[in-house]
Amino acid sequence: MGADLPDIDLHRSIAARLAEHGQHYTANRRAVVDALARAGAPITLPDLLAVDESLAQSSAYRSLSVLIDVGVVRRLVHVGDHALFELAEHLTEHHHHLICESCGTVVDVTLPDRVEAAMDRTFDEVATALGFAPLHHAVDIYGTCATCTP
Amino acid sequence: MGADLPDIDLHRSIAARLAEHGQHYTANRRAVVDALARAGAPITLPDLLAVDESLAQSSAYRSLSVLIDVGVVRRLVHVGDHALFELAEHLTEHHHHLICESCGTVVDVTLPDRVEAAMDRTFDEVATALGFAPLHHAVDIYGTCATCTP
DNA sequence: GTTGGCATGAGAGTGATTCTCACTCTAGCA
DNA sequence: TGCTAGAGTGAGAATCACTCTCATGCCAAC
Repeated sequence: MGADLPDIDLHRSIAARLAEHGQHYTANRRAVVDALARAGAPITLPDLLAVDESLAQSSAYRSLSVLIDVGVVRRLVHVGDHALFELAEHLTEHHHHLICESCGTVVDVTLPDRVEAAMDRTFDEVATALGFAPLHHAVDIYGTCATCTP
Repeated sequence: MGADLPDIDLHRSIAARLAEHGQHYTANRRAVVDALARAGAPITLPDLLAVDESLAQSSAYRSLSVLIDVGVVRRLVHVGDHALFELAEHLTEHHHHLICESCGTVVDVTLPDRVEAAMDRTFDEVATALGFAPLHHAVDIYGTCATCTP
């Protein structure tokens, strides 16, 4: 995914979201979004800078933090010393992560609706029983990817 | 949990695990394990040092890294600037995490066996389809805890 | 063209974590 | 008991991902 997305809609939707929060969709923020969309999977900040060499580190971090604040980007902190960044789910689709314990690669994966619904019901029950108001969930499946399996 | 555990077994099991890897179960490592067991939930390093004030920061970090290497301790990096540490599942029981997005509190939660089995089956299918050999999974349920809900 | 306000980016600063190194402890041996 | 080798310890220095600062750039509205 990523390259095949209706990019116009993507950018329009993000611009609207930023506007709601009194923020502008500047060239720098757009470049960050473009890089994330082009990657099509969670990537680190060094990777992001490699995808678009015109980005400055400090500005990339700042743009990401603005985009995270308005809910356009999600920050993952599973593994390794760098955080991973990806576009938020409302811009892509609800998905989870397959993480290679050997090389750290992260791949998106979607589960059948039936399973998601069942999980949601269960999570609601157990969370409520413990006094939590559940909002969303994340599933990480750890294993070994194809290239790391001998 | 924690205080009610059969501590003797816990320590014997950890000593054995360390021995397998050519490591000793030293007083410092035991103190770290004790602090984690006493906490009964994932805690940060500063919390660990607060639980047992005789621990030195650098030694605590090193002991944790040894314990993580041999699979006795697990490191979580959900939220905030400090990592969270907890005893590995084979010493406690298979569980997941309920995370308060407001205050960062993390609480253990177990799911019904039926649900775990169903998830395992699904995860196996989708992971295998993408060339992954799945080993284990983690579910994080994000929401608001009782004290943060108005 | 000027003014005000936000965005940018280079570099300094911050802080969690890791590394270094001198010291201590322990096991094994005679 | 004394000796030695090796591993463990802890105080402080070093590292490095990330954030903050501040001088400059850009743009919209008069």
